Amino acid sequence: MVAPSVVHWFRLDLRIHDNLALRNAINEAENRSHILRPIYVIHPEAKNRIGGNRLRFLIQSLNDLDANLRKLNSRLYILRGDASKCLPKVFKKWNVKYLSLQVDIDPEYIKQDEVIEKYCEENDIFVVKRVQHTVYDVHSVVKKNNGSIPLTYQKFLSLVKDTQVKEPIEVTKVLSEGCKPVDFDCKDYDVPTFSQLDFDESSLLECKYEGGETEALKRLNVYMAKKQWVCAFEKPNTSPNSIEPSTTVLSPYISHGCLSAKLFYHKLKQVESGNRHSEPPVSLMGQLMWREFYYTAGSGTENFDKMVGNPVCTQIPWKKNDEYLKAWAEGKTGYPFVDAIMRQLKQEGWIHHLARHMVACFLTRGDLWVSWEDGAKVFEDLLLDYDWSLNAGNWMWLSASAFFYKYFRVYSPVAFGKKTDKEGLFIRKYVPELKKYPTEYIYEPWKAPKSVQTTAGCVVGVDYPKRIVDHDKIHKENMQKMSAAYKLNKEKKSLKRPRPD
DNA sequence: ATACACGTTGTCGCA
DNA sequence: TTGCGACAACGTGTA
Repeated sequence: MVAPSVVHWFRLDLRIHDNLALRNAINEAENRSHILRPIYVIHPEAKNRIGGNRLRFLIQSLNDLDANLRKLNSRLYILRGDASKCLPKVFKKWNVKYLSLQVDIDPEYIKQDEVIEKYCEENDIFVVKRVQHTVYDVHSVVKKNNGSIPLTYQKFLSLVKDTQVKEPIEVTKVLSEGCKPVDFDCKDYDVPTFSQLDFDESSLLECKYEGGETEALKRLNVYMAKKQWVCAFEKPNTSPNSIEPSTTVLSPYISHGCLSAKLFYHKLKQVESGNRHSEPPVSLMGQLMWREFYYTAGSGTENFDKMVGNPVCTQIPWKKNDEYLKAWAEGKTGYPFVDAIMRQLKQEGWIHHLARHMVACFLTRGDLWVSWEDGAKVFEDLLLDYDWSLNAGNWMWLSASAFFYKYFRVYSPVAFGKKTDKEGLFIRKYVPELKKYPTEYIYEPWKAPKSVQTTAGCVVGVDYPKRIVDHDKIHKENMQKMSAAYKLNKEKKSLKRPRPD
């Protein structure tokens, strides 16, 4: 008979600190002298399901997690396969009695959880789930709002105003030898290398943001030490096109769970305490609350990542256009600011929030009239900080499909970037073919006389694409389409909910 | 009951 | 240079 085991299943909680579910598993193993197996399941198709930069970030995070677990006399056991199929097998093989995991709300995880929990119930495995990916228990926020999701940020804030946020916990206990299995040193469970995943690492550029808890805490501490900067932080006043990020870039660490949102919350409270500071929605705390807002909305809404069947999403007749979508995704729209942002995204896996506004508006209601769902899929592939709720929620916001309705506020691909980068340095970096353009034409190269284009070594239509649409004209037409869609939507709503007499 | 103010982050033209 | 209103708006809280 194999000795009984306790499993902690890591998913979007790739950290030791403030990981209650992990601590529960450790305590259970210690108290009952069971074997402890912290696991992570990699799908064999991982490299086809997530973009290269994010795969690299994930592998780095797993390696760091393994190293941190080893400091506690444990390790990470990597399993390969489809979780709902491979977990029952290893649970049997390892004689698992106890499973701990974090509550995740991405439907992919929810679906897996149902299968696993059913198996556990039938096989007498005790399951412990902990809310620790968000500051608040988003399900109880919805309950507090009588079962419906808050549709405005202010409403959300009022719902959580009086909720106490528990202090983050530390996990420092070093495990007894008795909790290690005989196959502790088995290489089969090691974090895979890129080649083991059939992934060609040389296709990636230099790594700008290294994954892992260690790096996350380092970055958190660097920014929290700048007290004045934190207290003065106002998101709308940060630049989307600075050469180095004007914001913290903690998002990839929070989305992978390398950094606890709750720890970030308490660190911010500490820094703000006793000082005059900015407030939500624009403050750093406000940014964290936006995440909570979208998590709440995502957890309480059916088909949140789709337009059809999504009760909060205005139905808009977007047009399928793979040519437009491809040009946008590859940074070949002929609008240098848009292209620079999309190329930065592809190369580095992170772009500023306002840059996301610019390109999301451009793809959808602003210029190309392509569905936000198509854009969201591209972001899912390319963003290091991809997060199911935030991605869908922000795309709906920018396409004026939900939460935001002032669709006549259209970002200009020419004017918007100039506010914070007159010289176009950002464009020159990420669209190097335009590097030598005079400042006068850097945002609008098609306006440059032929002789100027030739001198700059980049002829529009030859060395750099002609602009895909005429923004000045098309955005007006699109506004009319938005207006028509809103009108239809309103009519449908009044039909569904007739006034009671 | 109904009206009204207000909301993270637009742009342009005009005074 | 800066400030303001117009431009195709909806959900929510308050009066």
